[in-house]
Amino acid sequence: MTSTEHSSGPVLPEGTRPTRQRRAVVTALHGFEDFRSAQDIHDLLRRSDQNVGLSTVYRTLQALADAGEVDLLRTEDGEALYRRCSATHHHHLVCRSCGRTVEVEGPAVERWAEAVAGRHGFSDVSHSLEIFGTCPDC
Amino acid sequence: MTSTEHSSGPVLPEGTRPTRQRRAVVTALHGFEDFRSAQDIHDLLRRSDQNVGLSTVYRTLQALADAGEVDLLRTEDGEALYRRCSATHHHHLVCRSCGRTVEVEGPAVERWAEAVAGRHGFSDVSHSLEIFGTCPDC
DNA sequence: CTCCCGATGACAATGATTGTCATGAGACGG
DNA sequence: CCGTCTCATGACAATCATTGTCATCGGGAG
Repeated sequence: MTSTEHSSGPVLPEGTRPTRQRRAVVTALHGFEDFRSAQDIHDLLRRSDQNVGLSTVYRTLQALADAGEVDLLRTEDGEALYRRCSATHHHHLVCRSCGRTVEVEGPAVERWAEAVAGRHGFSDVSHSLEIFGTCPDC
Repeated sequence: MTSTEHSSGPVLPEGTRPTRQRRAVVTALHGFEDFRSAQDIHDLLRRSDQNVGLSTVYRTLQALADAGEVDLLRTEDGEALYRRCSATHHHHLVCRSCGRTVEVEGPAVERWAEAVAGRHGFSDVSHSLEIFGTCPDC
């Protein structure tokens, strides 16, 4: 999809109640550009007097990730990090030292992954792709 | 494939002592094709009467991964999996339920990643790409 | 307004991974 | 072969992100 509007940010998934807590998490996601852990976001909320239980933060972030409303990536030591993202499917170019992140798209890669998986009879295909490097400022 | 010999398998990193335990881990890595967790490998050794402490298994696998002697990947829920790997750069198509793994190559993807990174001024580029799906047998 | 059912949160539980530290065993000079 | 020095080991505890539990809460349909 080549739509031009993709900066509305994360939205609560359908069929869920727009509670104070979920709104708070969604709002918090607008406060930063880089990837943060669930615990970071929990602290963030706590500091801005938004009291949201840690479990709820985890549940909300998972729901958002499942709905494709936020990006989820794993650090090298397996910790889950979240970040608001544009609506289209994309990957990330991440700076190893400063964490700066650039969203990149690669329709050809998507097709390639699908094709490779299909060729081997795999179904229900997903993929993860991150590019790491050192950004010009570092 | 530019190299015909790539089955020598993992080798103990330089500067480490070739102890019975480390040799056992390295040998165990030859016993399977798919990705296994450190705990799986620990069980494997235990069943073949090779008693190696769990900490040692973890330490050895980490050392091997650091030295590039084994592939390390993270499942979608963050668990670390290890596997001996061929010498050439490649990616993996992994079955979500049985763990069956197919090594795949994608020269085009490599070039794409390099190009994208370069376009944004990033240097010292690496990338991670895994494809997940359900294999025909599952 | 009331009731129902999903949502919440304090807390416990899980589970992979890492730290600790006393003991064990390679390597090497003598 | 022997002592010794140092790194490696392993049983165990500790950590820490994440998930489960369950009594309670509150959104919103009727």
